[in-house]
Amino acid sequence: MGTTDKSPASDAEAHVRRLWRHRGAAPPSPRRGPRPQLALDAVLDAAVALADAEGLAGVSTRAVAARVGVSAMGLYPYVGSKEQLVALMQDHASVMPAWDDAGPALADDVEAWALRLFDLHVAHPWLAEVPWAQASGGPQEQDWLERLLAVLERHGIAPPRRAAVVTALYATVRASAQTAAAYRGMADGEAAAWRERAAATRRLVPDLTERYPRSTSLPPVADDWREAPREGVRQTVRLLCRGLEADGGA
Amino acid sequence: MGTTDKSPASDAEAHVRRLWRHRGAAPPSPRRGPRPQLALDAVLDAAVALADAEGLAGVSTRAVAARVGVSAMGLYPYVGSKEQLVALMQDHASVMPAWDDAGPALADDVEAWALRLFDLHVAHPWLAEVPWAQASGGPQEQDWLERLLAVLERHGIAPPRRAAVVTALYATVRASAQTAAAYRGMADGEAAAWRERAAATRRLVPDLTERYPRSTSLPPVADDWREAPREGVRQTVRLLCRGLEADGGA
DNA sequence: CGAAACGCTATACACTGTAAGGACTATGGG
DNA sequence: CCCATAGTCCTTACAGTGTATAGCGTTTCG
Repeated sequence: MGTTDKSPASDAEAHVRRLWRHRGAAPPSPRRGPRPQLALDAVLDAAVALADAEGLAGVSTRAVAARVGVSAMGLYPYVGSKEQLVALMQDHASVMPAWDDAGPALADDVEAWALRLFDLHVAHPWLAEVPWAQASGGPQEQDWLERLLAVLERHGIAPPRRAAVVTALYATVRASAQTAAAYRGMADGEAAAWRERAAATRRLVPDLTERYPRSTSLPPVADDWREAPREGVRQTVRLLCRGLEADGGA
Repeated sequence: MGTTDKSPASDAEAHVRRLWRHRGAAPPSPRRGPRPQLALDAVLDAAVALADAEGLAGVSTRAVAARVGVSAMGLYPYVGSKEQLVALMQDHASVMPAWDDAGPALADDVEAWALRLFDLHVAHPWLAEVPWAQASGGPQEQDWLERLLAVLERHGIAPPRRAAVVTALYATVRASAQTAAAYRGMADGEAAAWRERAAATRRLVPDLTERYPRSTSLPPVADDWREAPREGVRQTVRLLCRGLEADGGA
């Protein structure tokens, strides 16, 4: 019987082997047939570069195939499918840098983690485009999570209280990174369209400022707007940590 | 000269008119040509029902056109474009329910807001699929924001401290709703694929539990997992509010 | 040395959003 | 009143997507 069937089981297994190929899992393809003319890391480099430049929408199988000098279908032995490709891209782009913490204050350690994750998402804005639910499940993602859990543990946060903090932190970092990316793209015509809509709304809805006094009078993007999302992450971290320290263990 | 050009300005204007059609903005199309055989609200009802059933990916122009008994292109006079269609859908599905707050505790009022927004996102899981940055800009969205800001104001949270809380709350609610939706879809074959991947990872990466002791020993989804995301939202709200009350005004 | 498994290409299919052009219809200005 | 105009709605068509399939050529195993 053929050992290379396309059963969902072996498909999932091949994907996991590729994901964890640098952490002790052997990549698939038991030596047979012609030598692969590409390396998976090269493919992912190309795909990530493409996503950095044009967003996730610019990553089509044909586009990255062309970039590595291969026809569209030639990619499939390397990445399995489009969905698995973006999972591999996520992991490939999510390498966790090294830094010291073990400081006395919880807030400082959490802030260090959060700001580094934020910077990663700003460097690769498409990371926040891929839905929260379908995380890659790869090693780098696991590194980040484990690191945060270690910080919480070291500062004596009880296990049942950790989940909420983890969710809040990931969610806030991702959302802030997305607005930062939106700010960054404000030079394009995209900004003009946005301003156009805002102006039209004010023009066409007469009682807008009376009906929404608070939301329409929000600071209309101050001078330091480029740094605002990053600063927002810092504030949220401090808020959360202050909340954690406010009660002993409820 | 023709007044109905496709200039970006009038395109944006038509879109805003449609978005705010129930709040004093006149919808486009000054009486000319044959009477429209559809109502925009009917179109949006169909589109929202489709998204509820099959997710945002199931919403194609042809699919919703077929559902309202019209050819694919027949939709365009009503919705403008696909992007504008999903903006209209967002707003159409985001009607804010009525409830009383004005309680003495900040946490209770914020929790009421957050849980209602959470329930909305659980009822329409695709709401969390549409990227954070491209909010609809519609009236219902504005309602939600204004309401939260009113709560914060009434409890004396200073304006510069509001932005971070707002971001954290929206982000957490959306993320929690997405995991809730993922749990909900756990009966399908999607769950089997997920379990398959997890099993493969444990099998193929030998030192997984030693390398990631904390993240691999997380509670493997307890009995009350259906309610876990909602409970997580409540915990996060209390955490944030405790943090807000812990300092007078830093 | 076959033969089976693989890398890679080319072709093809179903599906997407929407541009283009035509048939028909109600309305505004003359 | 009449007709140009601005609408709705149709069919057709195009560029682009992910990927199934078939074939060719190459490498390694039995």
